[in-house]
Amino acid sequence: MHPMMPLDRNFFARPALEVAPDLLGKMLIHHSPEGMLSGMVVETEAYGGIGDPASHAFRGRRTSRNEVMWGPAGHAYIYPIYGMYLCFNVVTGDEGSPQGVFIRAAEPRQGLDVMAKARGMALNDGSVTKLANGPSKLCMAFRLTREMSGADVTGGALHFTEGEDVEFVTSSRIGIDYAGEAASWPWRFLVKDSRFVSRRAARAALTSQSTTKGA
DNA sequence: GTGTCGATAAACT
DNA sequence: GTTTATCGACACC
Repeated sequence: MHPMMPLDRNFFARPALEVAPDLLGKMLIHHSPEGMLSGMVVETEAYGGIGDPASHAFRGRRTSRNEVMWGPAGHAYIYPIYGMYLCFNVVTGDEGSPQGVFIRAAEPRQGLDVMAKARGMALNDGSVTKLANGPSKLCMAFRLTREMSGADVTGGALHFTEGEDVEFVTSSRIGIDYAGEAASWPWRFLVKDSRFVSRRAARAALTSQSTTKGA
């Protein structure tokens, strides 16, 4: 595939546990009204559908909020949380199998000035690592809105492209203590030694194992 | 560097 | 009425 072509639906139409690590090192691109924004994905989590207690679709739950997860892969699932923040996921798996990959952090590459403004931060050497080092920070920096939930991410203004080969580590998922044993499953993936991962992720990664991703 | 805590409202039961 | 796939401020080390 040409490096500038958006990752296609076949890329996303696989189990979330395969797509989540494969998205590490890929470029997230948003041609926003304020200009082109891009960054390299450095932290993801897999949400495995009806058998995953941490998933919104656990035991087949199907609501207006998570409806997009039940549709075809390669669409955005964006929803508000804690009354103030947004979470950005990409639907994976076959249609009717509500899986997804949660995008938790990115290394900003283009449009840093727009991102800093959107985050209410001054742009300097010290702030770049903080622009998108968390799920909701990433949504703010990349100018994602809840109206974009359901959007096709295989060809529109918001999409992914090929990026870099990276080494990654795994650890448990964050913020899902309600999910019991599943909270300890190693379904979070982080680019090894990245300074752009979320703070909580960096800590948990210390106890995880390193894996080399093939080219 | 670490840990605790409150904000805040949509979506859920 | 309760929960929540978070963040930033603050205290403390």
